[in-house]
Amino acid sequence: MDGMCHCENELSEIQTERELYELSELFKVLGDSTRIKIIYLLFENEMCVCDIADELSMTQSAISHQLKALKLARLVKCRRRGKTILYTLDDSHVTNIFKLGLEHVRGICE
Amino acid sequence: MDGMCHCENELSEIQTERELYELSELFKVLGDSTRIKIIYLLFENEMCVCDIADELSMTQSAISHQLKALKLARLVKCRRRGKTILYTLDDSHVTNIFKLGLEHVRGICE
DNA sequence: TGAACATATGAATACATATTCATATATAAA
DNA sequence: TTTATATATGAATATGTATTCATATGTTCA
Repeated sequence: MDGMCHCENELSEIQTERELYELSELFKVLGDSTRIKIIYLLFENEMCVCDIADELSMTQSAISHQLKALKLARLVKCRRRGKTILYTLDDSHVTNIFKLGLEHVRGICE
Repeated sequence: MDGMCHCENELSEIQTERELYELSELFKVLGDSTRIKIIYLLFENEMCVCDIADELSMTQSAISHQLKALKLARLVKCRRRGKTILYTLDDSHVTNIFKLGLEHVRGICE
């Protein structure tokens, strides 16, 4: 064992329609440019809502709504520090899915 | 070299906003339960439009529209055989992204 | 307690999109 | 060529959703 994740999900193991539905819901959350930008920002830093809003030149409310969607999908998590709430990525899947998506978009590794 | 893909996409390499936008567009295409079901069917077989429609109990037109979206995103490709047109998955990224998404949905490998 | 600041949230609106319907295109067989 | 079959497609509709606006909640500090 080397500490890395070695889950082997065979696609044949998929049983339920529900599982496919939840998969599509996950990608739906990733399928918005504002949320993708937020995730990208969080790769680099733990950030509070207003800093994300500033960085993306969007309102605090819009960002807060999107963070809620990301949190519901367990893509980000948050902790309070005083008045501000700091957001980070939730787990490593986010990074890996993001990277694989990039490979596809860039059309490399065919 | 062992024939596997070893692309190392460092996230810091992302330069353009355009790249992030295209990434979100990719996930948007994956973020629909009909299209996810189509992709799932294509893991197992090369299939024609009407068979996919039958399998999902949907109209030929609806499936054709969704296949067009999948094709535009280079997630599926097709070839003609007589009157029918057979669809398959385009590249291996689809499988890997799908698997990683499943891991996340299942909440394992944390 | 009250003021200031940070974030969350419900409702409304504006925009995007999945499906349907009708029809066009393309191939094969008679 | 005509008919039958398979797929694609444009327009319309119905549904979903991102953002905005107004406001509520929660925290800190005076």
